[in-house]
Amino acid sequence: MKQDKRKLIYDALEKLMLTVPFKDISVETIARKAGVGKGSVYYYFDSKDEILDNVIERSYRRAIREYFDNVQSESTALGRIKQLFRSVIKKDFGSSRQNLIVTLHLHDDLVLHNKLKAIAVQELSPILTVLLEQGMEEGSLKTEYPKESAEIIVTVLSVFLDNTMTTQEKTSVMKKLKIFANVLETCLKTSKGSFDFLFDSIEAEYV
Amino acid sequence: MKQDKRKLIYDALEKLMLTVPFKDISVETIARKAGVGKGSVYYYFDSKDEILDNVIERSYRRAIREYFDNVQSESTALGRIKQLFRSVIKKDFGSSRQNLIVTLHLHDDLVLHNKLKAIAVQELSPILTVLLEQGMEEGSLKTEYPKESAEIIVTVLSVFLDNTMTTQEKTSVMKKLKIFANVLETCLKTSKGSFDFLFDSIEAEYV
DNA sequence: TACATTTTCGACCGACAGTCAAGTATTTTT
DNA sequence: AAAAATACTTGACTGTCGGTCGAAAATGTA
Repeated sequence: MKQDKRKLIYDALEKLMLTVPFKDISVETIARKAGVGKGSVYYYFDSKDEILDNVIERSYRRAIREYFDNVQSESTALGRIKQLFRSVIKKDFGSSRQNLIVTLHLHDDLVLHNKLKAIAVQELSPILTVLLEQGMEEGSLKTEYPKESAEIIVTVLSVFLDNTMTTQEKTSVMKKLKIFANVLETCLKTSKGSFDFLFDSIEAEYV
Repeated sequence: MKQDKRKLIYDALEKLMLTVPFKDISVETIARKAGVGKGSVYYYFDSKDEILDNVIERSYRRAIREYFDNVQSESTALGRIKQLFRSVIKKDFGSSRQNLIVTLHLHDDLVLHNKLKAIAVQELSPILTVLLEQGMEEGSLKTEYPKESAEIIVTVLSVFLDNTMTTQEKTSVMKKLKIFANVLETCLKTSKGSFDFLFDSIEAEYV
């Protein structure tokens, strides 16, 4: 079946990316790892980038599934936002399957980071938009444009994860996260400390 | 003299980039335009990217010079921040020499955008840091960490300029700029409307 | 079996960043 | 002024890699 072969190929890329950055993996290598010829790769995908898209989209879909599996434990919008964030950055999911998103953000690879950001916005911001709207109904937060706010939040966090984490000193990173948590609070007019989970989680996982 | 030849080469690249995106310009082409052999390019630069760095750094230095030439007309920190921002995004400088920064942000080129962001942070955030500190002394704004705040502001604006402008609809862009101006106001605790110049300027120049 | 369609494959192509050896020009040394 | 050393110039060449292509094998269909 056509889907199976496609899966074979992006599974191979995913495995390779656990140890080698995308930019250093050739299509030839992906093909060999998948046990098919290079030509077949191009039979199932239009470009090398399209294979990567599949890997990243699946990672986000896994994180999102993890989120929906746990969301009922939180009833407030803020609690759910926290849950969503946790699902995205936690190191692994239940079955000890590691969360690629975290790993990939540590790679040194422009194309990859750009895709991570684009796909994060595409996959996460609709969910966050709904949560912001829920928060407005609850009265726990306020924003004029939930859709745009959600996109901004996801974009900025994504940029944070790649650019800031890898190259800068811990203290600077923590200061920036504090600023960002503060920005969210004041802008969404939530109660003080609502977004402290941001730097708590990141400190625990990364720093 | 060694500096002259280097200049010859990145001048050539700059001219080419007015019409062709960096990623579509080969080192061979740069060499031809500069009137030297390809080997010479690699005698004066270690890599193709290093030539680009020079072009972008010079663009920012020009914008910064423009800023310092005009800064005395504004005495308040907020006025100067506005001036700095204007200098960076204005379409051209006095002698009708166009501002490359604006042009380059419209290119569709990952590597280029990444460099623009990196060099913007490197060149602009020290200046903005000083202005934030001045604002704190004046009492016109408040921030716990001026250095980190400055970096965040420059980074976010830079991401805005590439990602948002090119791909999205006007209304969405304007909403995001409003949010961002609002974020700055609430976070720096400035008076209402202090950053309206952001979307005024951008609307005038781009949208 | 005969024919059509789908899938597989790796040799090949073109593009391009970067290297290198062999030269030429310029400066320094004697 | 000659010789030696150094600085600069060059384009053919290399290696790599994303993507193409056409021929063949596998599968489906009658």
